[in-house]
Amino acid sequence: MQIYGVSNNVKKKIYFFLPFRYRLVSLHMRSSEITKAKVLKEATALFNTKGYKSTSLSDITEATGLTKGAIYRHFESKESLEIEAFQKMMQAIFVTLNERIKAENSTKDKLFCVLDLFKSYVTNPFITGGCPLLNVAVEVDDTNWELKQKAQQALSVFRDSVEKIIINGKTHKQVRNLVNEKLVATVLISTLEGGVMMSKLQNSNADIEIVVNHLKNWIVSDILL
Amino acid sequence: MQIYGVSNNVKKKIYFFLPFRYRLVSLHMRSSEITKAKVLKEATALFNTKGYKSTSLSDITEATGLTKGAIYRHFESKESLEIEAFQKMMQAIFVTLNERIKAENSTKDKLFCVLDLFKSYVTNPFITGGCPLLNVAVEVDDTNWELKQKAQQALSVFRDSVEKIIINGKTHKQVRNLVNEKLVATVLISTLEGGVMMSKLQNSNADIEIVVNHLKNWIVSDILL
DNA sequence: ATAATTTGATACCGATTGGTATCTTAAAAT
DNA sequence: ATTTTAAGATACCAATCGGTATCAAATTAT
Repeated sequence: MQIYGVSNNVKKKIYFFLPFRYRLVSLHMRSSEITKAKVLKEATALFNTKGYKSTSLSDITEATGLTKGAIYRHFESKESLEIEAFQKMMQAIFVTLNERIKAENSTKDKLFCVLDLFKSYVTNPFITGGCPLLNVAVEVDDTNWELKQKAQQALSVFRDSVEKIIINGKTHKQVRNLVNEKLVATVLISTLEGGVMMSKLQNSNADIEIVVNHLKNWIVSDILL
Repeated sequence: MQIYGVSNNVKKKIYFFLPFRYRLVSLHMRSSEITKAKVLKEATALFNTKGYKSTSLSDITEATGLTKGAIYRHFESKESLEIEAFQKMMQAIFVTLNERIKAENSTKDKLFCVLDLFKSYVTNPFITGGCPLLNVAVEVDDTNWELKQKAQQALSVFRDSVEKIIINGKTHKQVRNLVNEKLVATVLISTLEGGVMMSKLQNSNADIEIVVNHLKNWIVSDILL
């Protein structure tokens, strides 16, 4: 009856033949958690490419090989699945971005991490469909209140990250004192989001690369000491 | 049978009591043209706020007071209505933008027209829902091939307008010769679109104003002679 | 004024939407 | 190994989706 390959007798067989590191992943995860993760993964990709409203539950059942019954066991509604998927995407992005920022020492390299993240939306899409924040911000209206709220929060996190880099840069004498961190954050993010939009529309890396290069020059010549 | 108020006996009454200038509008327009214009107007507003896919035909019938039969008399499909509505919006925008650009003499003021247009998407929305190009660019994927194509063309028109201003500025010794017009166009448009996105998400004019001010400073200090 | 044509309302179509109740089966706890 | 619990497949639901055939009424042409 169960179609999903890891849930019945087949599971043990797979365990037996798979390398240890893969077994680890499955062993500490209960099978229901595997299912939920799979739904989130596929839904995430679909929402970010087709759009949230335009992705139907049958799109998700098709992509996961699961049935509606299985999905509604883990998510109380399509809306809550949308929200969880968006949150999961943004959290993953923020975690890796923070890691990269912390790994760099100079203000310049920290800021460049942010630029490279947006560039990677287009050039090296670890997530298909471009920037999840941009996609949600444009799709959402006042009828999707909760999702809009989450997008607002995500934008704040982005902005705060950039502002924090600038402020720290000032205390470490790497950023000019006259620089307005809020302005820098706003200009950086808006330019990058616009660049992602243009590149995605044109199916080309050209625009995001132009934009990132320009911002790097701007940072070096107008922001840094 | 006809509900739409200008189509039956009521029409004559309205004509009789309305000032001449309003009669003119109705007189040179056939009633079917009035209907089609009404559908386009309402559909335009709905598409640009709720999204194209998320706007149903019943949303449009509700907004217009017409029936599906009436709508499908003028548009062969919902998709073609989407395309016509988008084209109509963009054409209106380009016409007014060109008028304003032509009305200005200096390169600076011509460029500022572009900035003010994007600012007006948020601060003085002659069209509700933000920038139609941004909205379509983000919503559309490869399944909406024709609409995507139209959005690509619209972006090209925007880009060409800006580049033309820069090139003319060079010949009139108002723009530095080293300035790369393609870069300027790309950076301006991406920053403005991102600013519109951020302001719309935050329900605030702050971001677009920061962005426009910054771009004005950039133009004055780095682009113009 | 009459005839020809266009317009738009009505009533329908099959397909698909998000969502749910049920029941078997698989996993977890004992 | 057996019981208990939870997961997931099936089959359904009403509502809505885009789209169409039909026909009366309104507009246009004569």
